[in-house]
Amino acid sequence: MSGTIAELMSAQSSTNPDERPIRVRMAPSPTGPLHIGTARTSLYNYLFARATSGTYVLRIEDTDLARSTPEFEHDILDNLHWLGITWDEGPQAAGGEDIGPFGPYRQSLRMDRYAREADRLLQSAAAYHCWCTPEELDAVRREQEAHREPPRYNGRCLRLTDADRAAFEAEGRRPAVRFKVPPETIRFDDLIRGEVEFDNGLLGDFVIVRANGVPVYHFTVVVDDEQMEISHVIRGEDHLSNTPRHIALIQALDYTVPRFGHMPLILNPDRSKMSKRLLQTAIGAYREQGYLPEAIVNFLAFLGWSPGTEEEIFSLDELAARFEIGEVHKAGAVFDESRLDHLNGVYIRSLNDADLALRLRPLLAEAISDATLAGLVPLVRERMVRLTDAVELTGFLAEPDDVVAGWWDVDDLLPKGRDLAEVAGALGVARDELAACGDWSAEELEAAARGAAGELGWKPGDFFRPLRLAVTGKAVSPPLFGSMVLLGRERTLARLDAALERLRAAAPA
RNA sequence: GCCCCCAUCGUCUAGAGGCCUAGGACGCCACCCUUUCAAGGUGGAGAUCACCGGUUCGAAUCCGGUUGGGGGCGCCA
Repeated sequence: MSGTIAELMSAQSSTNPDERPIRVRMAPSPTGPLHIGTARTSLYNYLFARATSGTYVLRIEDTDLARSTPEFEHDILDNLHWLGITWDEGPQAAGGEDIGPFGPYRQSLRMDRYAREADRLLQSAAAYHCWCTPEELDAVRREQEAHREPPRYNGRCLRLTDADRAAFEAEGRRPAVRFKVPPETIRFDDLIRGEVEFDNGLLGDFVIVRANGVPVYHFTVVVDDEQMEISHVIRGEDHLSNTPRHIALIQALDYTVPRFGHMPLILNPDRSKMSKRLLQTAIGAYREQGYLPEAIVNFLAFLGWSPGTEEEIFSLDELAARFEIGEVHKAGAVFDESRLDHLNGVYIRSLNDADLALRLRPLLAEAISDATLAGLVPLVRERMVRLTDAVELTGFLAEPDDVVAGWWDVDDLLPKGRDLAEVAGALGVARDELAACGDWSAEELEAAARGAAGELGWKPGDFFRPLRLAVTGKAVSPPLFGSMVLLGRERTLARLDAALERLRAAAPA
């Protein structure tokens, strides 16, 4: 049954057409900070590269000179590193040197290549000069829309005479270069979507080099992917419809067609394409708010992929070991912030004391010493969704006594059914019992407070309420006695005394 | 308007013809634990698998259509 073997071989070769080594790339554009969507595309490419022992290339797509900035480039590379995503070729740091044999990895430094390849197309008449102005194109487009026709280039400059061309040149117009799209059916086998078919006869000829000489994205990707020997192009679904024009370009240039894989989009809660309007999209913003890179990676990985089991906590390494491009979903996935929050909490709780202290340190006031921080960690760990939650939780330690006292009102001290005098009495007893403790430890303080509550016939919860307010300034706080230990004997008693004074002043004589 | 893609609880998902009276997780509700809040534990509500037709002894799973949603149609990337 040689047919079976032949089928098997053709199936394999369709996965990896010419046995080229696997090389993937991410190609961010430094026209904004690292976006959630770019981060996920980068992650999937990274996972694919690691799962297949391929090479991962980073290329900076900075042909939009006006909007690209070094700051954005820095944000992108820095946050990618922060997420734990590394690459084998390309600039390792913003403005830093490239690594790898296919450089430069920055499109602004590759202009001569684009010009050369555009000339080849011009020479073979696969492309032509176009003198239409943006205004003229706009007018045509509006006309087409009015007639309910698909908006596409009308091919005017394809039919120009030499005299026309000379006239435009005489006017001082500079031509753009337009690719003449062959009217063919383009078919390809998408890694994620399977067979996809487009009719390029429906496409208008598109610009590949602007009148100012700067090449356009559709052209630069194709040239760069060929010259960097990219074997698999994994990108967002928004590029699916662009793929047939890329393939047409690849064929006209006599390049090798890579395998394509189009990932589902990340969606707003209303299921439209993720946007800054409805969602926070900058990775840096999540970082600043105290999301852990581990949680973001885990969350992003599951937005459009699942290992097929019920496990859901995975490190980057574990993801790389499990990842399978064919398992990636086709449907878009809504970005659910409450799920990210949950995962972040899980990761925070999994951190050991030293690690959590290290991550909290830069967020907390200097008034909180390293020793205090060490004691704080076990008290706050289970109470945080984001690292920045620790700021609120530890405010009672960072702020001076009078500020903390300003956080509450005398009325807040009263548990249900107790009046001012009762509370003043109870607080007084508690203060004295605590002061009498020989050892200022959470265990001893708790025993003393519970003893006092019992003797007075108070429920512990009610009894602790005014204490908590007086010491931490809030009705909700980390565990009370641990908090007292960290505050220290002196400051705790001072706050209790101050509270007593306020109570007595407010109580009717 | 044209082209393309998609469709399981509110959300992320499991499911590749019988194991599904559709499983897990987030969120929500209740209870337990408890010094507050969390965390943790237990339980609950929540999906006629978009709809309609096929194929089949049998369909969430295969096929066709419909509807709905999304993406693309730039001298943006």
